[in-house]
Amino acid sequence: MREKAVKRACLTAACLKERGMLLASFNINGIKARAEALPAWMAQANPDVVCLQEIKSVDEAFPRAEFEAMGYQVETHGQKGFNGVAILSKLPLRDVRRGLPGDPEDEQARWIEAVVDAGRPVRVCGLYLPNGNPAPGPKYDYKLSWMARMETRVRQLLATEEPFVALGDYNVIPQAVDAAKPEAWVTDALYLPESRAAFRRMLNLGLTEAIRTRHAGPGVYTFWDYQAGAWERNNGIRIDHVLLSPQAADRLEDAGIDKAVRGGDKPSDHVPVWVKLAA
DNA sequence: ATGGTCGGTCTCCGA
Repeated sequence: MREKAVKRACLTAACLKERGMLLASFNINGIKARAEALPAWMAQANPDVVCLQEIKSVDEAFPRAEFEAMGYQVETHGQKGFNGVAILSKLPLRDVRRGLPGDPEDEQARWIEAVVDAGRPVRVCGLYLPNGNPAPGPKYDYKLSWMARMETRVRQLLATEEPFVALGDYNVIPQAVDAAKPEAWVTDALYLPESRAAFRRMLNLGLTEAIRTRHAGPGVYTFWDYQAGAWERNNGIRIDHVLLSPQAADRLEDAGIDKAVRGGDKPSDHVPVWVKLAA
C-alpha cells in the first residue's frame, strides 16, 4: 500500500515509463449524491485522470478541496441542476477548454478537454453526450447536431496527429450486443439508426473503441437503470465509451469496466470505464 | 406477465 502511494506520487519520466497512465470516466449522477461512493472508488482504483459526467453542480459548489487533498488537480465545467462535466488529474493539466465548439448558443455543460502534460502528452476530452429522448423531437435534433459538432472537433484533433482520448457517457448503444434487451430500445434515441451511424462515423475516422477491443461479446454493460431491478437482472446497456486516436491506440495496454461499483452503497446508475496507456 | 427509481430542485423534469 505504502509503496504504491509513493509510486503514484512520482511524476518523473522514469516512473511514468514504468507504470503508464490510467484514464477513467465515470457518470456519477450528482456529485452531492456520490459524496462517499466517488472518493471510495478513486481511493481504490487510483486513476491518474478521471473524467466525470453529470456532476449536477455549479463550479463553486463542487467539493474541489476534497479531491485536491487526494492529489488531484480539479477542472470543472458545471451548470445548475443538470449535466456538468469535470476532469480530475494527478498529472499536470494545461490548455483546459470548456464547451464543445460549433454553437455559441449552446449553454449545456457537456464537454471539457485538457492536455495531460506528463511524459508524452495526451489530450483528454471528457464528454456527456445528449440523451436525445424523446425521438423524434427537438431533443433528438440537439443530440444529432451535437454529435456532428463533436465529429468536427474530432477531425480537427486527428489532423494534429497528437494522441487524444475522448471518453465519457456517449448515450449511444453501438450494437445489439451492447444491450441485454436490444428489442426494448428500437425506438429510443440511444439506439436509433441515426445515433448509431453518427457514432460509427467517428469510429470510421480512425478511432479505436477501447472497451470493445478487450470486452467483445454479450453481457458487458456500463449502465443499469435504477428501475425494475435492472442491476439484479443484468438488464444493462453499454453506453460509456473510451475512443482513442490512432496515436493513443498505439499505447493501449488494457481497458476495463469497474462493474462491481454498481453493487456498492448508494451507487450511480453508471459504472466507471478505464484505459491504461503506455507512458 | 408485471411493477418498479433516482437526483436536484424548477414539489416536476430529466434520465
